[in-house]
Amino acid sequence: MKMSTKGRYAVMAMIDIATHSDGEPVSLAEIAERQDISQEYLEQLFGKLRKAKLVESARGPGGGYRLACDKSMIPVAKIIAAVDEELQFTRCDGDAVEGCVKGERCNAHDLWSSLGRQMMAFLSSITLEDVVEKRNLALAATIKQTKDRHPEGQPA
Amino acid sequence: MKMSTKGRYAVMAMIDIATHSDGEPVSLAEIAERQDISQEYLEQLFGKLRKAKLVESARGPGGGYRLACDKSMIPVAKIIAAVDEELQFTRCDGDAVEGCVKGERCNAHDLWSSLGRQMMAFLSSITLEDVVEKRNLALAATIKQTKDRHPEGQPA
DNA sequence: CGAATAATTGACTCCAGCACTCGGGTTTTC
DNA sequence: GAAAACCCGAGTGCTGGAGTCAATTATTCG
Repeated sequence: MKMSTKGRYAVMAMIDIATHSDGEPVSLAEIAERQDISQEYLEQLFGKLRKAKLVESARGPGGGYRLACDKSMIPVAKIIAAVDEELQFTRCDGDAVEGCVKGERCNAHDLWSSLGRQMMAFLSSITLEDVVEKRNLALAATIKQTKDRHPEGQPA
Repeated sequence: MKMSTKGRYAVMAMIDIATHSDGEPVSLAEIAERQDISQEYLEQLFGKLRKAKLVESARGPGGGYRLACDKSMIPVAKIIAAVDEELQFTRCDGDAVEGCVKGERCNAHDLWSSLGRQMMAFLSSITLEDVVEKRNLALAATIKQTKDRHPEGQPA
């Protein structure tokens, strides 16, 4: 269970822009330097970010990228979705039953589907601004816990 | 962002056992048949599940596996952790700063870390019993939403 | 104008790790 | 002692992620 670097890098780059935006566009070279990501790789990612209308480009000297809208309007989920092929974990996610067993819904279907919704809700609730300001991140473990089962027993 | 089949299969198999347990151990052949997973692959997974003390084995004819403790005591998180190399998404997860930029905490560190905790909280709060009984899965999107920002605008 | 700067595009390579298979064991029951 | 199961370590194919490269177009500035 892991996230691709594409998603990670894209978010880092967007944060970078949001942080260093003083009206002027930010060039990929700057971002590459600050975030320690190869510029060529960034080019790939920003192609997608632009198509997703999350950034606007300005060519020529002094050019670069700037956010297409205010950072408070950009949920992290959109950044990741723009860049990452599949945000879903399992084929069980949507309505599709293809990934399931023998054409039927597998016994864990609801679990995965629920997990997917859970994550989407989280990533959608957090905007770029939140991350920059480091707000709303702490509320994390606020899910209604179902109680204190599984008492952390048996050590290896 | 995706989960490996290892984790998925392991959960499916555990559900299978929990569902068909009438005291007698359940053989891998049965599980393989019902869940449509190759028996050889299952053997691999159950090796790990056994080491993690989640199942007990019985050898010889009539043998198989049974849950090491009651299904209400087994959170899904443990099953996945037992079988999956890395449950973490990013190297930013724990305290380690290795994955971050130039030896410092990257600008998105708190985000990933928070996301990780979020998921762990979810998967830890749901037991095998819950999944079998299809309980507590619906409560998913119960995180405190930070409000109704990002108004779903711009269509592709 | 022309040179420098930067985005834009697309094709291409490399390789780790996943998903599985295979072939042998060993233990237990009947 | 034969069959039914678990047990275990190697080995394999290949997809997709991660990153590179080269060539092009657009823009600005002197």
